[in-house]
Amino acid sequence: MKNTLQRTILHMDMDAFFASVEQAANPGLRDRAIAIVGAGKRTVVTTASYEARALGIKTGMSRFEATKICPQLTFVIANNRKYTDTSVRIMKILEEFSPLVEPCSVDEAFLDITGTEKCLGSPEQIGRNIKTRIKEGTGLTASIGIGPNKLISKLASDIEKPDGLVIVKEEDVEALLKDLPVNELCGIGKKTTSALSALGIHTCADLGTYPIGQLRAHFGITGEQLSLMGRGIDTRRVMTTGEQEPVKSLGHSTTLPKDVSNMEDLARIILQLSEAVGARARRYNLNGKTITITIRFSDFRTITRRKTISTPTQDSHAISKVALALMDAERLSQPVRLLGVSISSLSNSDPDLAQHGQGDLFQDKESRIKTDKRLAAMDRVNRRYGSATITWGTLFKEYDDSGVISPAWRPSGPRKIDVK
DNA sequence: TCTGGGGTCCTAGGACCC
DNA sequence: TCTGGGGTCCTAGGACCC
Repeated sequence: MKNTLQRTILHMDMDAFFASVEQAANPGLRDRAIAIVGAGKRTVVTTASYEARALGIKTGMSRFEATKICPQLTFVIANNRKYTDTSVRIMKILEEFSPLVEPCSVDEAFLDITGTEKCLGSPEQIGRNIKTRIKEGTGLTASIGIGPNKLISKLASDIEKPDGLVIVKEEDVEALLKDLPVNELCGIGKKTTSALSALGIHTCADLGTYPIGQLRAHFGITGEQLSLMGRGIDTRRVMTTGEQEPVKSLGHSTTLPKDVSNMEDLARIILQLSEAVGARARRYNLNGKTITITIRFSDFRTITRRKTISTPTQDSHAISKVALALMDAERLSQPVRLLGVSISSLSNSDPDLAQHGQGDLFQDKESRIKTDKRLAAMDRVNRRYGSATITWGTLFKEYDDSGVISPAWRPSGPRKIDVK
């Protein structure tokens, strides 16, 4: 039935990407337990090599915790440029195999390879060829899953990791899902897993056969989605960068080297974050109507405060003005651990520019504007909090992007965040 | 001397309008 | 002479992903 809708989707997932890049570049790190971390003090493991994983090191662990578990662990400070350059090369390789490539993070992509048999061979052959080309081009291994949709191909790429190649045919989906724990599905996390568990739902088969009305009663719209997932149904298309929905929000946040109570210091950070957000908005010609600040306190309690303004803006000064007002309105009863500024309800006057990241061409003009805005922002905060609060020396010192690049980085478009 | 940073989507309540 | 009610915008928080 519905043969015309039958598709073949391939999911490519690099193995321990950041760690593997480092090991490939530095033979001294090969076969060793290494963890990629940021340069700052309060950093976490972004990627652990397979050797480190075998010793219990996991993504998200603090450096402190990782050292406790594994004193011999080698920490490598992230070299973002290396990872993004490698990512771009990998995505180019994928484009040799299908025009329909959807990069979904710095090290993952979906390919629609439907109907490629005639020129490129069977799905299995394509999978092998992609792995070979990536290995030749970068020295790295990738795991590949192939299935009738995104959900199943993503699942499949995880089955034989690292260096895996797993093909799941439509007729094998049911058997694959039968005893599979629900948390293996992309989109079902910790909370949903325990909520499902409370209903006696543990496997995908449990989920797929559970009365949909009851799922809807418990989870709302998500309940219907969950039911489909339990049955391995997923109708999402593979969308190239150009076809993707425009970006919906854009922001920066930073965990401070140590908790801060001083309002002048916090104001300075807000300014720096606002400038970073404004600069990126201008580069991609996006204007935001809603400005949100995030404050995480020393006890990890996190609040957001937002304000919608009448005229969408990409002006750092305008963004910082609203952000500072939002922060001022809060009674900060505890020291602050993290600050963030973001804009949303985005609009843009030139869709082509925003979509395809051609704003990079305007860098010269950009830096001129940047200087003006910096001056204006400095003036403003100095007026507000007393003169000499901010000087050229102090502005842009604390917020220096010393962290690890977000895995959500994209090769093009507004999510392409500058790296050094 | 615990616990990053970039996002998306959903929910729920209140204001406001007709 | 208690409780209309749908639609839209706004705010805050939380789950989840890489």
